[in-house]
Amino acid sequence: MRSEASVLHLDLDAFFAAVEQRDKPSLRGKPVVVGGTGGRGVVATASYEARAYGARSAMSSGEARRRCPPGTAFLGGRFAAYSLTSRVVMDLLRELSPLVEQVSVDEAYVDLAAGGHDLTTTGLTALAADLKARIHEATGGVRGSVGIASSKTLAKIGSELDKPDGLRVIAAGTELDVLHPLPVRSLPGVGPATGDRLSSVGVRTVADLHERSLTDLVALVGQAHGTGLFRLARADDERPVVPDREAKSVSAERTYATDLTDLGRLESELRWLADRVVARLQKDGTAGRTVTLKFRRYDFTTLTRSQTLPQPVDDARTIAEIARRLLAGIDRTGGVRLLGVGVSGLADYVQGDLFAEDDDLPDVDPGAEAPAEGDVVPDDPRPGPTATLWHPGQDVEHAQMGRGWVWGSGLGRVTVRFEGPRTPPGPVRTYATDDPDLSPADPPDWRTTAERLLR
DNA sequence: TCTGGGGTCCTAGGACCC
DNA sequence: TCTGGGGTCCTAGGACCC
Repeated sequence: MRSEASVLHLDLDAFFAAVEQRDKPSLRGKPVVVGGTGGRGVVATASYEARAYGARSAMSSGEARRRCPPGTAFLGGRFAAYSLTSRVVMDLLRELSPLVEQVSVDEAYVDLAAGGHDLTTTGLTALAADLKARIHEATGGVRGSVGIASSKTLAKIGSELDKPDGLRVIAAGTELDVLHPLPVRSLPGVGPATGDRLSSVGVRTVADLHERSLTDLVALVGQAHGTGLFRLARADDERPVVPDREAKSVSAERTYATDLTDLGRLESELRWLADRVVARLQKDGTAGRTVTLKFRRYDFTTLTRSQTLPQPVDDARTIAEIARRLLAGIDRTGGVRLLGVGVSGLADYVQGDLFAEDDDLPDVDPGAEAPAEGDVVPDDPRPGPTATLWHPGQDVEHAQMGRGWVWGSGLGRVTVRFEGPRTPPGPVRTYATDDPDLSPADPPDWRTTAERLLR
């Protein structure tokens, strides 16, 4: 908690619906619901007109349809438009300070202390009012709510208090006056489960929370959450505004209109999901070591299975293959409602190998034992490649070619990692040697494929 | 018409190493 | 031999947020 109110939180009001109403004047003043429109759709954003009828985020679209009157617009969403509008707003925030932390398309924190502003309540109120007006102007009609306080949590709570089109400055020293009357459920991080636990011991407001000991809270909700709540009740929050947070995982998932049972179909869905993950991985120039399969049954029970590889991967074929193997270990009786594929442990390769001398590197052992199908060959001690081998009984071969190391099995697939002894390891990529785009060789020859890849 | 899709962080248990 | 304790990594699941 700072001695001045210098953290700003901005939350755009009913953002997706507001963009739709901006672009389609006929929707202005009318209930608009943006979200999944199919049988298993869910509401992403409801305009305030639709909220008046009880439509809410995360509600099933069917329920929203039942609640809203005829004439309500149900829209699927135009994410490119939202993203463009979001960028306009974020640029305005960066005019206030270099320290802008974007939390989502419609939400951000700004560290005003880094911007040289008048931090009196009068000055901050004027700043916020001006910001809101500029956002409305620059976006062509989208409005936002602003909270300014001495910490992120208080600023976020402040932006909620007067929504929509809100403006609240919580002066330093008055935090507890604002906080204590609020229901605990309004604290960020207190959801249904924590809310129920707190309620079961009579804690309903932040003032109630304030009376509990640290020991009690930790016993109730665990170490991290308990200490977090204890501090929150005292407005104790020192988290800095952090611009440019690196992503820690990338995933894609899909819920099917009807449950899937056919294994071939499931496998082709996994490839489609892996392609989507890889497109984003490659756009960000990153790769990850852990591949996770998410699996939701017909009855909504949800499982995850993951595998961590010795090296980062960013190639769709490899990721889909791992996901397929993970899927094979799951009982699919009754049908599959959702599949997801994710990659985490992004780009955290070991830097220690980077400066190894070539002469220190051991020789490749050409007589290596042939691994079983599906084995992942463990790290070579040199800053070299890792090979995933897909066919049993083949001799392992490996060679240094051009600027990368390649290992391969005699048939089927070749796995390559692009790097030199002093180049950071690139992602592992697996290619089919019988892919006509990659190798005209017949019979399939991984060396030929590898040479083409490394050229 | 029950329950999307993209994330983050935490917990707990087991393996493994020292 | 019955016996630890700490640290790290991995896996699975859950809570929460927008």
